[in-house]
Amino acid sequence: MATGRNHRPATRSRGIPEATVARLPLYLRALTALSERSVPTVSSEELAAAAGVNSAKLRKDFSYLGSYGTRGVGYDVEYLVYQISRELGLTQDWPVVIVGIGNLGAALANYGGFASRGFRVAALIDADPAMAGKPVAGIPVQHSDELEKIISDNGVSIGVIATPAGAAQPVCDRLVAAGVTSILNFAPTVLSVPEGVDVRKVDLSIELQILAFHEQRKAGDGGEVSPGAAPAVSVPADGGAGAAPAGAEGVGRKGPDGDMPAVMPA
Amino acid sequence: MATGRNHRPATRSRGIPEATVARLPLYLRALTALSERSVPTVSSEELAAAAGVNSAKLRKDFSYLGSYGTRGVGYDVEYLVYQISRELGLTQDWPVVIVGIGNLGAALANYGGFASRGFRVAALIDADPAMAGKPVAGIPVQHSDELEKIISDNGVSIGVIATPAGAAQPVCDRLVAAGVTSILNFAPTVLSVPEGVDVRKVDLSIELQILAFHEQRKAGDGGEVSPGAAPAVSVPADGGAGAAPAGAEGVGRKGPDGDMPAVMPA
DNA sequence: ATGTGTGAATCATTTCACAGCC
DNA sequence: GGCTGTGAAATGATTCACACAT
Repeated sequence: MATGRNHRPATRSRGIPEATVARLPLYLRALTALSERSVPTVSSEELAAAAGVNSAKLRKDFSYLGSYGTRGVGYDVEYLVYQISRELGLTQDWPVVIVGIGNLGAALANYGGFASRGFRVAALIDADPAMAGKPVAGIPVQHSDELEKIISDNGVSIGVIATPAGAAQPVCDRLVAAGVTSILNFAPTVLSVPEGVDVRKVDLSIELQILAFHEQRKAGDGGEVSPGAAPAVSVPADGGAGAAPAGAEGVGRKGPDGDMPAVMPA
Repeated sequence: MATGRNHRPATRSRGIPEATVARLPLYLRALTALSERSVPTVSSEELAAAAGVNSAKLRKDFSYLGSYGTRGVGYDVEYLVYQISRELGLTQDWPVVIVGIGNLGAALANYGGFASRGFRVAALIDADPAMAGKPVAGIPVQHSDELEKIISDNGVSIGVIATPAGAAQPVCDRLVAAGVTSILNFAPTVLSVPEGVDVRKVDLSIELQILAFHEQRKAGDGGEVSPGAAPAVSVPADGGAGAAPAGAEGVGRKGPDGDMPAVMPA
């Protein structure tokens, strides 16, 4: 209270909550869609609906960025797009390398969402010599021997690992040694990295297992919940992904001798 | 803790925190690895390290399941594997359908992690007639006209959407109408579903954007650092939990706060 | 009027620290 | 002695509700 005069809202965005950061891309996507339809302004209510969150949360999130918006009116779409992009660091270009060009790596390389934002696929790298030179998504695959040189020549700081689980840690080590400080890991392994390196993990099977848990609950576990069929559990609308740093998962286990699960043959 | 006394560990555990549920697959994976190496018991400390979390959290998590474990000794690996599997609903078989067999859908179909745990790919569905009959991961792709029949014939309750964004909502609607109550969505769209249907989202570009946010922060001080040079990134913000888990990272200095364009709302 | 911005309240999760059992 | 199990404290995130700017 007693805000006194406020010339500068809180330009000093010290420590934006992790949960908020995780939602910014969601807002950005919704805003981009509005922008394409030339919508000039939105209210927190409308934008929240488009992003799948509730308006109070959205307003609180924006307040951490410094509160751009006009009381009684709403938010200027273009301006917000810019502010959020800047906050996320998308006004600059981020060259990324994708290591492990199997189906998943190829899917990532082809994924339009990368290029459309500040990301640029600087190189595709695979350990299989047979892949070398073969173009995927218009980019020739390079052999992993070149990894260090590629990272260094392109000033890459973000790496995506889409290799089989067994190759993930060695690849990670090389990426980090070459200068990469942020890694998006699709392999079902817990990567260990030195201080200062950020790792985010996307694990397909972990998500399915979480769904199975809820699914099981719906089917009624002969206890308290009615064994019927639709005991309204959990609200769907929300983005879900949330801030959960979720971890690795995978479980694979094929042979008794440590054959690893394969995300992709690489 | 609402638990109070505990006579019946298992069935009694209603309301496991969502954050805990999200970590169970992680523990399960670590335990499975131990099981393969025939390790009979583990301490919370060891298991936590393998899963990339801290031991207090792990013990608290297990306490929600009913606390299997022996003081002064640790946890019986096999027993825990079973209990967690059961809690997650993995002791039963979950037929899943994957809709949208592009690179991503193919990667998912080939993903070993599915089959190895209670999940079974019951069918691959694609809207492209040219794909029909073509085998992917040994399973023939079926045309989407068959969607409803497939869901119903196989008793599928979990669906995976790997279609382009534009097709996601219509596919979702059909899945739900046909009886699917849990959806794993890879398309970059907010799906709207009726009450009682669970949706989890995996979004590749959102993860990258979150990384970019943190990456930007690291480059705080004197401008861009050339990766080729000296990465010497710094100050450990907090020793914290051993093996760096994904997620929060030390903040460090406030980054740039540019105010480039002069676009202003109102 | 209208809808943002934000303290304060509520709810969830993590961490601490130690009692209790092996 | 060692290690689990768990109240209690601390921290973090969400929701409420309303003052206030436009």
